[in-house]
Amino acid sequence: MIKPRARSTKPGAALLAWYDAHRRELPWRALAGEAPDPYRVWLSEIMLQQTTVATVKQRYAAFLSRWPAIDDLARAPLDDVLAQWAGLGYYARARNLHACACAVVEAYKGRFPRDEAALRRLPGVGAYTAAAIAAIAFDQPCVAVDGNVERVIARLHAVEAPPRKVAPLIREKAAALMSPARPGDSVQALMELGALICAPRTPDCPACPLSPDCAARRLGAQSDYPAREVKAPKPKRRGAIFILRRGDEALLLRRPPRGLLGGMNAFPSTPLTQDIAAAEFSRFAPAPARWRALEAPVTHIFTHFALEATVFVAHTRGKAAPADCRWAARANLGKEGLPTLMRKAAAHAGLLDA
DNA sequence: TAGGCGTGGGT
DNA sequence: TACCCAAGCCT
Repeated sequence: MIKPRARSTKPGAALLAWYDAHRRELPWRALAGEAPDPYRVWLSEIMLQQTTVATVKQRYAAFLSRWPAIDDLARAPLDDVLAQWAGLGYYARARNLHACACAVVEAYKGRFPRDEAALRRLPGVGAYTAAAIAAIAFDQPCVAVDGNVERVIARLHAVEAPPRKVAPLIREKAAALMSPARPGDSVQALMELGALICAPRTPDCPACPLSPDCAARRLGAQSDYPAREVKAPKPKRRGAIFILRRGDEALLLRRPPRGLLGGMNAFPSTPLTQDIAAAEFSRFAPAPARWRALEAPVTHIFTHFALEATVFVAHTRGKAAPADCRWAARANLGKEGLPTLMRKAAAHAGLLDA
């Protein structure tokens, strides 16, 4: 039996001390001792949902510069927000971001509520984000459990079940590490530890302030935690994307209202959530024309399926756009806010740089 | 409640 | 190549 290494401070205090010494400076993070801006905290939390810090770093400044305060964002057309979001994925976030800004302006005069329950009712704000905003922006004793926290706690206590199956336990153990005097820093410290030290693949245990207390490390089994969820196999689907050109200056675009790529500009296509046999492609063309299939298909991996899309190109002289479609100037294609799959198709057809 | 919902980087 | 993973939310 290996005993925990003796220590003179409690784990929560050790965690905070580590955070004070090693915290990153991030564009959305207030400097030590400065008051955070709730709008910036909220904006960053939405962008960071299932998205890496490195990616958000590249995109956050442009958002903040374009819409420096929540009133600016609420006044902006939704289309502008979606175009600015293009390429970031999970586009419901952008629709909810705009809806949330409007809600805060209308219901709260542009000031975010401080209450976790009230935050939780805002569009796009779930259990994690509500707790994170309450703790980080308003220093309230709320426990925000994200993937980092799940991993840290699962290792610290050698939790055998997948974290989502034992959420109350994870939350309770995370709460035990919070310092009542500094809830916001405690929450960020847990996440920072998961991001910098207690990493998914190769945790840097010698540098970890919690290693004397870590059950997984005592077992020498850090990589066994957290327990993996069983996941469904990712199906492969085939489909077609139709790029209709009018003369040399216009392209046909449509906009799926919801669901996959909802709200985003797109070329007409087969229903991408279905596997369509090649023989059926022509049924889904947006207009009769001499459709020519490009040589190799475009491939794209979504969260829950892999797509192999044949890109068809045709020219038309017709002025009228088919139902649900519109003509967009080719010169503006780069500003239309195309999701990545559609950018790939456009690049494949020589209409955009890859 | 489990599945739908993007994307890019790492191994 | 084929996974895994990232400061999740919604229905």
